[in-house]
Amino acid sequence: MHFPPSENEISTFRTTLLQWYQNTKRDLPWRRTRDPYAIWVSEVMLQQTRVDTVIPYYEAFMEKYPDMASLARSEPEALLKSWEGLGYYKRLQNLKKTALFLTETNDARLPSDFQSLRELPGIGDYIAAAVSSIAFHGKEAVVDGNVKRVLARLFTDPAPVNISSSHRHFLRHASLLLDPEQPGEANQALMELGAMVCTPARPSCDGCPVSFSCEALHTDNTRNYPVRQPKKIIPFYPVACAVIVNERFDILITKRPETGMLPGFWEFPGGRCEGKESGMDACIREVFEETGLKIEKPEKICTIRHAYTHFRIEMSLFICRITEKERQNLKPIEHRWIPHGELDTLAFPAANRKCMPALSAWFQAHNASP
DNA sequence: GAGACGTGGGC
DNA sequence: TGCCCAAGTCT
Repeated sequence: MHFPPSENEISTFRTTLLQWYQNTKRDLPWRRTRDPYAIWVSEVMLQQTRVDTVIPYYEAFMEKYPDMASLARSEPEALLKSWEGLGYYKRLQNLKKTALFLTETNDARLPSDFQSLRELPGIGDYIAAAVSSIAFHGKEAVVDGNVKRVLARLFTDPAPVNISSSHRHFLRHASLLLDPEQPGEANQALMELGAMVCTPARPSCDGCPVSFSCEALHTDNTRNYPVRQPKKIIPFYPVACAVIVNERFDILITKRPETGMLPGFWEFPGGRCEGKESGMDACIREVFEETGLKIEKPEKICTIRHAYTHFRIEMSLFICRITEKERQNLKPIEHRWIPHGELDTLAFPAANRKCMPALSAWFQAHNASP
């Protein structure tokens, strides 16, 4: 399809895509409801997150927080635990913030129009368009990663899909193709096509319902679209953390601030190695800086690698015993001493979770009761 | 507008 | 193993 497509091309495309979607769409939990709240929750979870990852979180979340009011009165620790492992935790804070605001001001209901939705915390162009079109028949086109990839191939569009300045460009194209009679279905159809057929690597063009419209396929060019701007290399940091254990084999955990990365998570104290500092030295220094405790003879029990969005780490975990006397030096920080058997009841970052097997093994080897 | 912000699956 | 990436939003 060349841009701009003719009225005929648009009409045929809409009809064909919609029919394909109605016949082949996946049976996903959030497609079994018309509840705007449920659709909103699903869209927030689906940001930058795969459908297969989201499904179990969504099911459990809707069980525990079935409506706006239950979310608004949620306990912070339980709420965070329900999101543990999903990532991008600011979106959870915004979800609750919006639930509280709407409970106060709008009888715990989402507004139905794009503009009102767009002004709420955590709701950007994509979610405002998705919720308004799917739950309220609003006529705004969604533009997500799937849609940009499909459009880039349909029109052999050179606009890089991973830079913000391309967004308005793709939005114009998506709006042109959106079927105004069934905007919610049309939006989901285009995303479903991207997710199931027009995939990033090895798209299934043989099974594509709209291959007749695809300029990239016609020019044997699908592998060259979408165009992406090369991404920058991300830094690598060695990190050391400490599992500090008392005589009863309880573990000292500290809480991260509610702002910044991994807000509100529990963690094992520690931090980055400075310069050419060894893991053990960094462990001792970081623990002292964060907690005021002087630890001795930290024993390394595992090393794991983890990739965050904008840096990677290699984390070494050290175990060390601490005397009752030294424990008096603990700074007034938010902390807990917990039995190692209770680690699963609290929210920890994935990097810490990766160390849990080695930790369990250590406790078992030392005959510690859970 | 570029960078911050997580994670796990696929290849 | 390491890199790519997935239903984005905020600053």
